[in-house]
Amino acid sequence: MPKTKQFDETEVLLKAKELFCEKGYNGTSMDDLVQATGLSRSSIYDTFGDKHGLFMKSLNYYRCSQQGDLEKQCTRSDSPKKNIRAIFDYYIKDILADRGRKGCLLINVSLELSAVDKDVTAIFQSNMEDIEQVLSALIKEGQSKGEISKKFSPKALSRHLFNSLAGLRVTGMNRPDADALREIARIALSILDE
Amino acid sequence: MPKTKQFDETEVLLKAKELFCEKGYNGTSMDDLVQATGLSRSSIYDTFGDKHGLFMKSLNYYRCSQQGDLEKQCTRSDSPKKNIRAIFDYYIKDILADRGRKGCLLINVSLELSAVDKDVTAIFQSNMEDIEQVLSALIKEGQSKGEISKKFSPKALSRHLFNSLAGLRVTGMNRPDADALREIARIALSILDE
DNA sequence: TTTTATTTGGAACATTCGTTCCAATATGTA
DNA sequence: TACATATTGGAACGAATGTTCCAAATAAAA
Repeated sequence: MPKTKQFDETEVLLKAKELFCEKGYNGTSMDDLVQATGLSRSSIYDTFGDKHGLFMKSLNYYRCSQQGDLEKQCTRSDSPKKNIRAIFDYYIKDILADRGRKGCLLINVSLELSAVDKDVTAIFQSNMEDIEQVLSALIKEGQSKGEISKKFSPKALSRHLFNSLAGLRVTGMNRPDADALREIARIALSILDE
Repeated sequence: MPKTKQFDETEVLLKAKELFCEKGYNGTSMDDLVQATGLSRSSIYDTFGDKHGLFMKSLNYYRCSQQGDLEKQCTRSDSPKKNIRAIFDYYIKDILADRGRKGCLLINVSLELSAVDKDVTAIFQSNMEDIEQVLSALIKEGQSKGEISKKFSPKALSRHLFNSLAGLRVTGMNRPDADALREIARIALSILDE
């Protein structure tokens, strides 16, 4: 009996994510969102509740797709170390492809809002832990295979690698220089050798 | 003849910096600034032009004081390597002292505005270059003294270290765990050892 | 004390903000 | 085709935004 939704919710979340990424949460107006998504205020409010609801949903969507992309890099090779390198390559590729300098939504809004929005902080933290977990598993495997140095614990190394990835976002957004980013990654990863 | 200014411009810039840091550029209203600084709209507009003018001035002020703090750490010891460690210790202390999770104004607003405000990007870039320069000089000196490995160039190492510092801000704001941050620093700095 | 230049407080401005509301529209079923 | 139901577009809301303006207050110089 009912009229069905005329739009794809996922597409809307993607558009919203791009806007929030480019202009920040407070810099993005409901009018921007209406224009970019092409649908009306009513539809947005009816579907997502309010601006913050739409924001959180697009943030969660982004987080999941990022996590998916990450895990895809873990199966590229039998070598854990090569897979870690693949993760770094993927991130750098992503940063360099971002010509509009929009950056990573998770990092952007975590810095914009961490003092005032605990929901955002919580999502960032769990995302950070997930990534560190993935890295830690790869490191543990690499250490037992003997291709990664046992000088530091998997946990410590995974934290260092996540830290480097986060740094690359910040650095890369402000200086999108392929050679510089690759060299930073090479040095950060050289810890795994020996 | 004229009535003299009734307030200290530096104090106002400091207050403004704290607000912009906590709530971001777009999240900070002129009303917030009026309340926090205690002076009137007229005085602010007369002294700084407009919101963006006040913002840029407080950003520049912050950048200079940060640069000063950094250089102070470079003279603590005769050992370049120890001075680099001092820089990292200083940064981590700063991050842990930041209970309100306000973060670093330069990083925060560079991520919030880099897609829309080229002035901010320019300041961040020159700040990044300055810091890398300081680090590079210390590394070069350390290498010639034989206390820092020559495996990587000073430029590459300085970029890696800056990248780690930037990462620490992001990581530390979301997980202000002293042990975790210190261990990340220890690993990032272990590159300098043979 | 008087003069003079400047700052100051607060009212007022037009815009934009997020949100609400309702009539009109459009769809799947009977 | 006609009914029932959910979506849709757009007007409208009050509150908050950045900014302007001017009269009143103030401090240094005469």
